[in-house]
Amino acid sequence: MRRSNAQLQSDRRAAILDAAQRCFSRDGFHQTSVQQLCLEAGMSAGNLYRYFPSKEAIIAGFVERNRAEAAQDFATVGEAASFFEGLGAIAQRYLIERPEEEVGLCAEIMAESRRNPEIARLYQQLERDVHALIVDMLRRAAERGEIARDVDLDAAATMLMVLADGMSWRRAASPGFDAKAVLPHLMHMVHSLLVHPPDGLHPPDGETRRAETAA
Amino acid sequence: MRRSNAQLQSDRRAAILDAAQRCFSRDGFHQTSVQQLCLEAGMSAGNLYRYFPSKEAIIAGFVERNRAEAAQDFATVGEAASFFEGLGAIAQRYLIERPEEEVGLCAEIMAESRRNPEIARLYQQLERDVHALIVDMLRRAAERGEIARDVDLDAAATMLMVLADGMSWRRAASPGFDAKAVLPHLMHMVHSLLVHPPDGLHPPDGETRRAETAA
DNA sequence: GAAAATAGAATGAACGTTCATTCTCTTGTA
DNA sequence: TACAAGAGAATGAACGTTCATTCTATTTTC
Repeated sequence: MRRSNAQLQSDRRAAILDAAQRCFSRDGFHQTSVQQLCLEAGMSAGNLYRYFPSKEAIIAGFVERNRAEAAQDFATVGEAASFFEGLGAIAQRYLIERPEEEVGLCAEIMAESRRNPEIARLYQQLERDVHALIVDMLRRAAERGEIARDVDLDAAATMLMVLADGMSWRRAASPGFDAKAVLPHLMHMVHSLLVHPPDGLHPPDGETRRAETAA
Repeated sequence: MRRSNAQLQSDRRAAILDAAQRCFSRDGFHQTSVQQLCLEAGMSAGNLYRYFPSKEAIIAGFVERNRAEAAQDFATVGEAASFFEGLGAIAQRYLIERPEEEVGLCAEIMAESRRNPEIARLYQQLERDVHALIVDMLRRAAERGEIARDVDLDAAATMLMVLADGMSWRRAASPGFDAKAVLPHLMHMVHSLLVHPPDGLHPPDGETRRAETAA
């Protein structure tokens, strides 16, 4: 008697997600029809529904896959020799080298999470995970003296995520954006955030120090 | 013979855009049906089509309205006494006080511009306009000596937009995000970007200067 | 009373999903 | 080894619904 093949199931699910990534990133979730998706995946509609209970479940499938990948990336890349070296590698990987398609899909997920509660739940969990990973990374760096000891770890991690989001969006939305060119400026800002952080919570002494120091 | 009432036309268009803003921000472009839109606007479908030739034209209508508003905001707020004061006011206005609904709509527009060529065209024009306004603002500040004279105006303006995008997205996507709390950190980074910019284009001297200075 | 303004039913295409059916493989039995 | 039984894998047409848009009739306003 024939038995259910677990490997095949998993392969098919992955293949569907791959096809969906191409479709969704190109056309968006709600403008991609299930028929288009089937065409891209080389599979009939009926069969596709054997692997995912609904179109929405495919969307949710991404967020979970992305989470697994992000966690692994941080774990491996975070093992660099020095903190800023590791950070640079992550930046290179996530802000420069990540393919257009993934950036687009990420944009799509974020937009979707604003209105779909299930996606929102998954996406926010991913965010919390990434935030925790960054805080850990910063804590280790602070303990080793590579960044200031009085850095507000939580706020700093949030700022790094703000920067990453901003870079992603610029890449996704404006074709002329040269991520590589602005990266040094970004790293400069990050450096000042982590190595020379603002004292306490009051804003930096904007008016007193003037531009004479540079030039 | 009765003549078409231009004022009424303009009012109706504005009312439709207002209703659409609520709908689109809540449900997204493609999950908002024309019927829902009519309900929200208190208007029949047939009548709505007298004011916009298609649903897509309504989406496009936003980007143009936003552009007009952004330009005006920059023009008026940019007239502050000092540069950092003006920048703070813009940040307060755009990153903290902007209503959730507008942030959501902006997210929607950005996502849509990735795949709809007409929206992309309009959105990228808006971006270029804003970029030019920021560069002007920075140039005036550099001339007055409020920021370093050797700042790469173009890259700095781009970085400010990256930061703004990042903040907007964090607001839109994660409900626990406290924009007000991270703003001082952001301003600190901006200060270092503009007042103590990186020398030339090589990355900051990450490893040499250590955290001993702070603590 | 004529045209602008509005309403609401009508239209056909496209959607996500289901279902009866067929194909393909594994396995128990002779 | 040969083969039929049986179940997983896959198909693609069909379903009811919803969509953006158009058409026709009615009301309002000058």
